[in-house]
Amino acid sequence: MDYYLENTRVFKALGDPKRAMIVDMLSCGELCACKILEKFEMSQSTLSHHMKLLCECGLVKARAEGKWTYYSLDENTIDKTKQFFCSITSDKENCICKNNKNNCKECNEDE
Amino acid sequence: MDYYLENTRVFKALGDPKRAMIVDMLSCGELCACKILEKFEMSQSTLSHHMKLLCECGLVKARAEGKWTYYSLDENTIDKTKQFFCSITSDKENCICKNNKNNCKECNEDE
DNA sequence: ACCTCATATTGACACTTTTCGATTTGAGGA
DNA sequence: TCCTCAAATCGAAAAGTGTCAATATGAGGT
Repeated sequence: MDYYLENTRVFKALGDPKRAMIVDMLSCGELCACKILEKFEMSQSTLSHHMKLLCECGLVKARAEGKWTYYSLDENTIDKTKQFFCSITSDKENCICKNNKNNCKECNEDE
Repeated sequence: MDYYLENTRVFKALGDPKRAMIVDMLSCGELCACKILEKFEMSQSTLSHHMKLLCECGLVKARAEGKWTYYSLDENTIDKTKQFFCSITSDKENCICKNNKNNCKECNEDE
């Protein structure tokens, strides 16, 4: 159950369209909060709250530099989450994620 | 934005650990509601509510047969969601989902 | 026609989430 | 030291979610 709880936190974070858009923006590289804010009609405190959620689930990393905070995706969490998604949606006895019959890189790498 | 809204509905549904467990159970094959209920400490009405959410986002299909309702995963939605997840977490200018440099089946099939 | 069983719906409650404006923190420049 | 600016935190309001007991629906068997 803890296994599910930990992984579903990422899905919960991605369950909001605005947060999914933020992740999409970050997928092309690190951005500071103010650059993200420019793209949305949302108050600064609301964005800060969304970024906190994205960081807490492990999907996003924050890096402080002077007055600014730069955000970027955490590839490790992304890989883990892809694997989790593949796992819960694939047959366990004849699992495409285990017997290598498919060629999904994400499902097969890392343990 | 509608693009994000539609796809994030699936993540929202998977954002609950119990619903993720239900999906995991269904990945090994079709099950009727009573079989799912056996595995959880949850009232019948609560399960019914969770199944409704899973169906509404397209992840699960319901099939009525006599008194029973059988649930199964919708592979189409699963594929679409994997693709969406790959898309929002990959660099768009040099995207692993577009230039086929990786071998993720899910990312490359379907348009 | 009636009863039973599986499932869905309703209504209610506590809890969580989203959002904002206001305030605080903390770094850098004048 | 003081001001400014970026970001975080606080407090509050509104909306949404998870849960249950009770009730409704609807199929099959007697």
